[in-house]
Amino acid sequence: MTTLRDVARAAGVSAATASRALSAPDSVSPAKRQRVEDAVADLGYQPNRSAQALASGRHQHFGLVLPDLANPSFAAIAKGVQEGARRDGYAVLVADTDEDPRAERAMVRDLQPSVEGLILCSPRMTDDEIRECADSGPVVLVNREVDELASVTFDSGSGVSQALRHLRALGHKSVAYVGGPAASWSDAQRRLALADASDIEVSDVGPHRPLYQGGVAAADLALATGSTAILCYNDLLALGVSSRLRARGLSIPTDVSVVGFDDISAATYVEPQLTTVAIPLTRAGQEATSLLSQVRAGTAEHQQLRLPVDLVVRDSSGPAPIS
Amino acid sequence: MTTLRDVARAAGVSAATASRALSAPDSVSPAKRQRVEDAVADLGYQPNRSAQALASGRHQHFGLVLPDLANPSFAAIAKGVQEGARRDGYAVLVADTDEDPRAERAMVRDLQPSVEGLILCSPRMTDDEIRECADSGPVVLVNREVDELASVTFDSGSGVSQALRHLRALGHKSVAYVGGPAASWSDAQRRLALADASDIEVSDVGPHRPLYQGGVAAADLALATGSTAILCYNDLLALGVSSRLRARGLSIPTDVSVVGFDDISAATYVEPQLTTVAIPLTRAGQEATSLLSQVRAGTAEHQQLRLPVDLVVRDSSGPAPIS
DNA sequence: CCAGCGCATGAAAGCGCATTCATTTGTTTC
DNA sequence: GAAACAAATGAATGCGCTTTCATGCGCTGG
Repeated sequence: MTTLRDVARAAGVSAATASRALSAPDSVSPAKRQRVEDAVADLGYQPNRSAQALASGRHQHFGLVLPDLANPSFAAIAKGVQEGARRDGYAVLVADTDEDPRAERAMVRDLQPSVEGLILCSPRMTDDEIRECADSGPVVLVNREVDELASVTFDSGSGVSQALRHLRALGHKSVAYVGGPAASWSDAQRRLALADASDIEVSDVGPHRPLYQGGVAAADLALATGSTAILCYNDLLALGVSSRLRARGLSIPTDVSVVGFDDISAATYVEPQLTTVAIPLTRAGQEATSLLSQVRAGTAEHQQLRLPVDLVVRDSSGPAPIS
Repeated sequence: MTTLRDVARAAGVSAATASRALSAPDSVSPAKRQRVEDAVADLGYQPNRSAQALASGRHQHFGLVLPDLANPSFAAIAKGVQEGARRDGYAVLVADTDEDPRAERAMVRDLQPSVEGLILCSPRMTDDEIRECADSGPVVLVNREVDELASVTFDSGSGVSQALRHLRALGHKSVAYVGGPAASWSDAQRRLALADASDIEVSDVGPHRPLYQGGVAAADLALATGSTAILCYNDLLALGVSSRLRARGLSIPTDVSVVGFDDISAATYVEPQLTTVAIPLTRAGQEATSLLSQVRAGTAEHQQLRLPVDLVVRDSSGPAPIS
């Protein structure tokens, strides 16, 4: 293993100069800088990250904690984080909690000492737990707001009202809401927005795992409310709902309209294609990394970014049936 | 920040003993071990990973390089790697190459110095490049074989022949193969197996990006071959093919049978549900981490694990149309 | 009863790098 | 032309930990 000393010796300079030539090129004379660069190339020198980290206190690692990598929504966010981090010269440590709040807390604890900052994606922890996490290192939240903490969220309120206005315009007078995980902040946000709805009756079908199977299970409950439209916490649920409804012989959107949230790619694979509130998942991941950099730098301590969302009308929503 | 010295002082022992109490408890007297543990708890001591890594040469990090996190097949593998690594006490650095072989090589180079081992998932690099990577650190391949290197793969041959036998039994005499990325090893494997098929005619529709849109594009080509069945490199392609075919007014499986590979969850979201060769993706991720541990330990230097696959018959395959 | 052994322990030596500090060299100003 | 200053450099220090190495201790066995 070749070390910086080897490089320095080969270049005929001190280790200090070699170090500077690599990390702050402008502070070294062009001639020596060149010699160092040549030596690096010759010897195939690779800096030892651990040593860099120890000496400088920076290891160029971000941590990302999310509930489920196999969930396309989170995968999209992870991809964005990935891209953003790479752009800023960071590597990303990923931890999948499997939707378990306890595992979440543990993983944060594990990860925190070995990263410069943490991105908590849709954390299921309590606000207090999250504040604890934020006390022991820079933290950015995605899809969750806790006061005083930096976060990237989506304008759920607007999403809900866009969806509702759309359904209302189609003549629907009642809508069932198929909720997501009980511990989900964004689910709470959506419920809040739903409570504001005045010109349409809303029935709540309760919390569900944000997965296809959850939707299959929720469909019958939603139908039993007598609503002519079903709004779902996310697309996976909406897909499950649609599927079950069709299996029961109903036609979508003729008998029932279904609207999802997220706009994952599977929303267009299915028949009928899903009307859904599109959420800039990947962008959120990117924004989260920039925010994290800023939080580390001390600027933008508790900036709360709220990204816009847009209803994408496809084939799963249509005029209310004439009753 | 509390250091090991602080702990040692609080416990009334030397730093060496404190270190041993934590990393090799059996080599320390029970009394002192207890004092150290108490001190750790009291002070909320968190070891500095960088320092541990530098001193010991082990940083407890694995690297995972894959083509696309947003692709559910890779996400499933990532999830498995995640689980396996966690079980072994490792954290995972994830890098998404966006299907770009050049980025892949660069990311490997970046990652390698800061991890104890690398898992290369479906690498698009050449064999020689992969061998280079393996020269500079422990490497395990997933979904790719390179001689002498440890790998976890799937029995594509069996998968293809199961699919073919199934189609043959349904009376199909010709099948079109919609291929995956040109640089994909598993695609090559499937082609090899297809070449062996004697009792059914195979037309090759060429390489495609392993995504839904690729399938949409490939559908017309596949249909033009006059085949009554279409076998796809993966489910995403199969989904795209189905969708396009149905849009063109064909009925699946009445007019054409479609079979995929992987068994991602979306395969069951769609109508008709996809017949596909199920591949133990998540398990492969887990196996890869254990293999990596073994490679590091020197045992199982170049073990090549080949996981079994199983045809899952659903609704997208049926009897050949009577012509 | 003492040589000899093993075990628990502490002192100390780095791991490879970044960074501070003092020094030298080259440049500017009056 | 000398004084004052800036830029470039190297020696040395230490980041927090693991790991030899040497020491002292309580044992066992002859």
